[in-house]
Amino acid sequence: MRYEPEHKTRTRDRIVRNAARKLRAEGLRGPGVASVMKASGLTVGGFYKHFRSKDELLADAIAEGFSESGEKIYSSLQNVPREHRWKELVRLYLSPEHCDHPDSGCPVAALAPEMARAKLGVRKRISGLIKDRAERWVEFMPGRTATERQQNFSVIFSAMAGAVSVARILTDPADRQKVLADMQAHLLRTF
Amino acid sequence: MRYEPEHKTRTRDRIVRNAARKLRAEGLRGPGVASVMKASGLTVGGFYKHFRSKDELLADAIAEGFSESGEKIYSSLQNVPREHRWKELVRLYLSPEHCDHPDSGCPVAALAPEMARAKLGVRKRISGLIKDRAERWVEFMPGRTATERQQNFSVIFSAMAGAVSVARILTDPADRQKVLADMQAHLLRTF
DNA sequence: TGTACATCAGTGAACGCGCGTTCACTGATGTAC
DNA sequence: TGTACATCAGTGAACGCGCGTTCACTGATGTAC
Repeated sequence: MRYEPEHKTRTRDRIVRNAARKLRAEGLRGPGVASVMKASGLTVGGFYKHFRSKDELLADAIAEGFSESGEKIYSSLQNVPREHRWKELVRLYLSPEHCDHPDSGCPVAALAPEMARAKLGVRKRISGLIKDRAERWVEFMPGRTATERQQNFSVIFSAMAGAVSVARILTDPADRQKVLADMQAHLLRTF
Repeated sequence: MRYEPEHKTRTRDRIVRNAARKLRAEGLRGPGVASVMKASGLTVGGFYKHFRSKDELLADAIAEGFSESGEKIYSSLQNVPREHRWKELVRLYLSPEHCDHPDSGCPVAALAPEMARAKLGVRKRISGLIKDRAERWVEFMPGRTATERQQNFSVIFSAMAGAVSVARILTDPADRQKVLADMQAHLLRTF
């Protein structure tokens, strides 16, 4: 079988997208190469035609997770007036929907401590992705100066990631909800 | 060899303490049974004389992590006047020392997303531990009413855990420091 | 008092299993002559 | 136009390895008679 010129790229993208979901659902050490390939309708053997190592997939899949979840939120904010965008961002990030679906949500909320333990190369790339996210979102953060907006992004982003991470541990749905609601109320009140 | 009556309990405790450290350093899936036993000066085979399964060790080690790190912070607050304790707590939790030493720090900051993915039994136990921690610390949280102090604990705790988790990902020490400092300034200012 | 046996924390080899990675192969299509 | 060969995404079996768990054994001490 010979394929169209873009065939290989599309297959690779499909593998990366499946890995991005599985990683956030099952953790950085969760899905094996075989399971990702199977989810993509392929068999293990073909993996190394697309990636040099599992680490290469990991890094690409994390990047994909950032861009997917970022795009999703970003597009939801398009209809919101600029000065209210950060509030809508807070509501979306701290929603029960986000909390209940880690596999399509923020990679930091789903993987932060595992990212911190990743190999230096992977970690450096993730650091870059977080900085990109910061640069992209500062513009509609609250604050009078650029420095203030940048600080507020740092605070709001890590506070939200923490709240979602903690909420996801709790087994009682009412407790989960409360952690999210308390953080939302706090952020909307203090900025 | 026959041992004193408390010998077995002491050995078990030693294994749990070593696991508690290794877990926070390497993740819930990090250290194997053999490595924990070796760190305790024992060999693999003896493990099941102390634990029914690795999950039992996991649950006990996480509980140990909570009590160790809780005790450490709690004792540091004894000399601080009651109304300033929450501020000192914030400074300690968001210190570079805590950020740089996950293995002796807060289990939530070190393991939150992995805890969320643990088996239901383990997760339930962790939920209980988080609630215990909340009950123990509300008393010196800021706030006029008990409800307010309880909400403030929820916000402050998850915000701090998020900041430390995010900071630990970043490779540039200056960036790490900034995330911690920004969160500290925010919390001390707004409560 | 002396001997035979029970106890039990700890040993170390072995088990089946899933992992990341390698490799000889397939088979449909493009290219050379 | 027809034949021989090259290409290359994908296959599936095999590799060595570390994992959690099991098990027959050890050996110092306590107990029974």
